[in-house]
Amino acid sequence: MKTDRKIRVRFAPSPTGPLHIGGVRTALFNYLFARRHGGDFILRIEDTDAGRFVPGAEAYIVESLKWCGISPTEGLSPEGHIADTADAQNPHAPYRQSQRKSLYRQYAEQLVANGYAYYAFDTEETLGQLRKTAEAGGQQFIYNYSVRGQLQTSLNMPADRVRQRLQSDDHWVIRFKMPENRDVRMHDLIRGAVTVNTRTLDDKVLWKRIDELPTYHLANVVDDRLMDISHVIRGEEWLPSLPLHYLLYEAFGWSDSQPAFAHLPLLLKPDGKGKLSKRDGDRLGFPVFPLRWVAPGGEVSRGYREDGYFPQAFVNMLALLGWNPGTEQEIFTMDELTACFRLERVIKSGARFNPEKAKWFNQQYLKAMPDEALAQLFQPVLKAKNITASDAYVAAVCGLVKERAVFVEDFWELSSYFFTAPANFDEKVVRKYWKPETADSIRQIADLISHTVPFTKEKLETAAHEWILSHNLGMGAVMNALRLCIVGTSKGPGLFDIIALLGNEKFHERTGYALDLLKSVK
RNA sequence: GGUCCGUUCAUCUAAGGGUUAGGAUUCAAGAUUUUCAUUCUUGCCAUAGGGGUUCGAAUCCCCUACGGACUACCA
Repeated sequence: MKTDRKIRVRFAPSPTGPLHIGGVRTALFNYLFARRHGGDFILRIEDTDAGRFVPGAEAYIVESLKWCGISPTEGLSPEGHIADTADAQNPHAPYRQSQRKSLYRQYAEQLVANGYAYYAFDTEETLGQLRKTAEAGGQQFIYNYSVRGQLQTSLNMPADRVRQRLQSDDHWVIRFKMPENRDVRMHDLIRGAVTVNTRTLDDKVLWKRIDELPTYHLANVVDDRLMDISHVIRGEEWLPSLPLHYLLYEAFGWSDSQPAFAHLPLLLKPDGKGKLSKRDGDRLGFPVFPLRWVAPGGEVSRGYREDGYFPQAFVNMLALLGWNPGTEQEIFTMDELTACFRLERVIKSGARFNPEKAKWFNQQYLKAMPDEALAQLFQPVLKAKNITASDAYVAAVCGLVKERAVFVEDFWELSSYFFTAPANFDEKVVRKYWKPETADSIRQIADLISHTVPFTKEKLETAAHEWILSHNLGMGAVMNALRLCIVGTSKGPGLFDIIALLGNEKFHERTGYALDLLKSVK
């Protein structure tokens, strides 16, 4: 392989449903690799299976990448749709394989002409039957050198008969003629040398007459060649078909420009066995999709975006699943990820997905976010509750409670008392801190606080502390009781932060109300 | 079943023949604080098993076990 080749990678999902987080990670690694090497990152839609096409899936893929900040350099029109007309930005359009349909047949037939592939006329019923009888006998049916001689193929038919069948029949396919016994030596950027003998491989279908569409293998190799892809970075599930792809490049005579391959480890279930699936999310209560997805049948799957994750946190979490920079840094911006991403540092083994760590990442990002930015996110929540407050006030509230939150959605529960006075008081706290003599102390200290000028945190704090000390009262007892009056419970930020922000008037109202309500408590 | 890939604390991972096997998450304890949280400190916890090679192995080789992927006219 030439070393001076321009780096060009592609993310090539199939629009058969919502992109799941494993797919997002594959896209991310491709994107990081391309950016790090100043290369191109191409988005290509592999919709060669008309039967599995799901409406909306393509738009979902595009929107997911956009949300994550993973932007293709090629394959999207300026309006953000899959590019279907060529221009300077998208010279290889269209990028949807269904629209490249007419391209593939000639390549498949070239292979037939050169003896690397052949026409097969077996019906699906025949094959199903063959498979069934083989399995009944405890054998695995495998369509390769061992059976192709007995089947209806162009390999064992006179040429004019083949021509006739090609004309009259519209159910034939073109199959790759897998060599009988050859060690295919391959190289994977993550796993190193891999060798497979072709004996165990089958004669894969490359092209189908019925819908005139290629299968994945042909379309993939042809398009990667036509789009001048330098590195194929994809999931580990593709490793078993790597020998076929090597052989295909060889058969086309393209070995010299064959891309390098890297197979990424899979994402596994948080518990139990197997790879991460949609069901795990439902069962364990976390999203497996970046965005909310409503299936055509109406079934709803939750998404990271709708669950309140920041895209940066989500991407950061994903990046560290199966890769690490070798340092102890864990929080990365996209630019930092780009700067230190190395394919060689991708882990070989599957990574169990940990929803707890995902939350931790979000918390880190939330804590680091400026109060003003958080206020902008919190304001809509307040508006929905018919609460009007200034940006400055909301920002101050966010600043006080953000260390306790994982999501913006947590803010209301943590800070409601900044906006509405507590109507009732936490009984456990009342029992613990409201003693017969408490009301008297509260009345006095509330009076002192109300008359403190200026009404700032520092001033209030020193005044209150001095008063408590000089009256020989327990700091905990008075403070917690006072907090109870203002907040309604015993949790929250520094009490004088709260009081100062609330202001004298509200402070006065709340202590008055509390003293009135709690006067009967003994 | 067959083929291929993999295996370090519960989880994500570091240590490319020489370290008391390091960090992070979770969990537990303590300190701080008026409370909760944060923060800080500490603790618990791992090289799957067995053989080699070597002065020396988590690291190289072999076997076993376990896990995963693939085994469609799906991708």
